[in-house]
Parts: sequence; C-alpha cells; structure tokens
Amino acid sequence: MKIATWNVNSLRVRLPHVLTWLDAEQPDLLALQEIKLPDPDFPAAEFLQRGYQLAFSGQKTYNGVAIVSRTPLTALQTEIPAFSDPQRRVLFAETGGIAVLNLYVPNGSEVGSEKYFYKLAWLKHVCEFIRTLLAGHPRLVVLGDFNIAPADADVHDPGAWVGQVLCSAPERAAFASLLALDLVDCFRIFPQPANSYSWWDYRASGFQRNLGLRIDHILASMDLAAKCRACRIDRVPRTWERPSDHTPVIAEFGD
DNA sequence: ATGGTGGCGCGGCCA
Repeated sequence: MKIATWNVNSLRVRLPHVLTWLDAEQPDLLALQEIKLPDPDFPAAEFLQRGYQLAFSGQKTYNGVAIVSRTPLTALQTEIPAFSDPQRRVLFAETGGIAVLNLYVPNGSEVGSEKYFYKLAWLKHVCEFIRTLLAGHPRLVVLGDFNIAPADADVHDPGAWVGQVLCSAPERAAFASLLALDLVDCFRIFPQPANSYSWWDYRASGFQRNLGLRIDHILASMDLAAKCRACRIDRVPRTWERPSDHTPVIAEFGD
C-alpha cells in the first residue's frame, strides 16, 4: 500500500500537478492539505475518472483537507473532539483495512503570537484525539503538514532557525508527544540523503538553494511501522512550473 | 537586505 501526503497550496491552481503526479506515482492514498476551496467547488470528476474515491473538508480561501483513495473511505470525522474550530484542518477516515488521520497543523505565524498559542493548543487536543484513535485502531497513519521540523537534521540552517516558529522547543515537544503515543516517523526508519526537506519558501530562491525544512510527515502506529518498506520525499513536483511550496512525501507498506 | 514570493481576490491576510 502506497500512501502520500502533499500540501498543494490551492487545489484549484495545482490540480494539473496533482493529476499528473497521481498518474505517474499511482498511490493508493493521497492526503491533501491547503486545498483552499469550499466543498461544492471540489474538482471531483477528475479523481473519480481515475478510479479514486474522495473525502474532503473544505473551506473558502484558507486551509481545507482531502483524502484521495483507491479504497472506499468510511467513518469520516472532520472535528477534533471537544475542540471547537471553524478552520478545516482535520480529516479522519477508515479505508483498506487501516485508519488515516490527515492533518494541516496551524503554521503558528510567529513565536509568542496568538496564532502560535492556537497552534500549541490545537496540537495538545490533536494529541488526545490520536491517543483515543490508537486505542481503537492499531493500524493508524497520521500524516500531513505538521508545520514542525522535528530536529535540527530537518533544517537547512539550524543556527538561523533556533527558537523560530516551526522549530521552537514547545513545537518540537508537541511533536515528540505525538511520537510518545507510539507513533513512528516513517521517514527516519530508513537511511536518507542529507538535507532532505519537504518545504521551501517561495522567496529568495529557497528551492534552488535547497533552503528547506522537513515539516510534512507520515507517522505510523507500531503495527504499521513494522510493515513500512520505504519512505521518501519526491522533489520532482517542486521543480515544475508554478509549484506548491511543498512537495509530496510517500510511504510504502507491505503485507 | 526586517526584504523577498505566491494564493486569494482586489486591500490585506496568510503562509
């Protein structure tokens, strides 16, 4: 089973990229973030034509998440229990014998800002949600744009990023508390090229200079992590014309 | 270089 995550920064703009990439990579499941369109505008036909099924929780202008899957998507949830949030950042589904939680973690803007504290509160509630999900779903994947670089190895210039949003100690502690639920960062199961990143700022030629961060992740429960056969970042879509600032992360699971 | 680019939508917010 081949599973991927991609923050597309507007599905309307990126639809040709997403379809080209699906046709080339043929994943069983793709989790999308920042689709930035309301549910009635979701471009469903192009996915259905390709034999994919859909679930989405959209929002006009900002946020919005979706799951594209070869197998039927059931038991959908779009809310974090006991955490009221109008922002569409969460999509849970069961499919193909596993459970999937697609997350678009708040960016946090700037350490100490209102958005930063919203991010930390959001992560705390999501952590409790995942704890509950794991109790009922031993085969769980949590994936998406976490907006956290877990370690200095995930940062092009750790010195410049010390204490900055996406890298601050409270954010990294929140990420560690997710792993402490017994989730595994699939990317780090395997040896990886140095300077592997999933996001590059549009500004200052960030991609051309590989000034990136690894902030998009695929976390697997212990049962699933034991079946993980590969995990990689696909930089190719970031080289295409008018790209998203993120590129896909892919994990493959065996029997 | 307190800049820079991109999406949304048409001024300013968000990333």
